[in-house]
Amino acid sequence: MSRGNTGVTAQAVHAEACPVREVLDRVAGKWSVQILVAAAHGPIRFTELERSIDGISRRMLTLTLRNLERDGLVTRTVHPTVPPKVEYELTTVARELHVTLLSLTDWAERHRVTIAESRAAYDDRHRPEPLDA
Amino acid sequence: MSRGNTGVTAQAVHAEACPVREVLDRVAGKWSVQILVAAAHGPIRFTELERSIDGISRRMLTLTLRNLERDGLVTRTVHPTVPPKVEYELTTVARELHVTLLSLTDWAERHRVTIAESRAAYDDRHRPEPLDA
DNA sequence: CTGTATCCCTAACGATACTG
DNA sequence: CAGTATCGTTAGGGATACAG
Repeated sequence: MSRGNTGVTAQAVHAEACPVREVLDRVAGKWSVQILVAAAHGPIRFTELERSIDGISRRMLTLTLRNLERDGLVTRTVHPTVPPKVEYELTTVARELHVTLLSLTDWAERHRVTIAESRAAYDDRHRPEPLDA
Repeated sequence: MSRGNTGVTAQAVHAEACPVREVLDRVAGKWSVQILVAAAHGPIRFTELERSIDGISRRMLTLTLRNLERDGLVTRTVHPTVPPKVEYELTTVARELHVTLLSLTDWAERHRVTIAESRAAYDDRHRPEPLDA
């Protein structure tokens, strides 16, 4: 995701100094978590992922999988058959993360309504213009 | 972050259908987690945050704080003094998240080396060009 | 001290057509 | 089936100057 740099960027330097961000870059991205969750139940094929993750494009599925593979979070196994069959599976490292991810989504479930209300209230307070005329 | 839409976007529709992404949007962003962590020990002032979070710009600190406030994850208290004093504090909802966040950063700490190696190995395997001549 | 307002750049993403 | 390649859009973010 950050190849092709001409030199050492401020980002890179900072990443070195900041483990916190380093993690999140791995789990952030629009689709990583959903892929991790979808693959949690065992080996899963490319098309199965594509179908089970609603709204993802082929391109993003590929890109995200490549990044996860690069970070050692998923393995990619190509079966030399015809038609081709490729299976993705979580590594043990990723499976450890999975527990935390569940904790995250659980937190979300529990508070999503509250947060939604908070948002609505905030947006209400900060409306377009007072305009009392 | 997504105001000013002219209509119901695909994103919005999807967010409604997908709680998973909904959470992460709240915690993603480049600085949210670091702010949440920095504010975990009690009320903290704007400038203190700015100093404790290395590399953050004033703009992003403000923006991220506003979003966290909007979602009800931090409270903003203005003390009408001169010079002004503003304190940010985590809400109970956010404090629950904090535990999970620690779990995340802990995971990162434990695997950061492995992941870094995985990356290096991957990049090595997928070098510029074989070019055996 | 605690922010806004601008400008600008880049990475991330989406759509779609093509391929081994 | 499992991807690339290409093109276009936009949202996130950095730098900096200004303001209550």
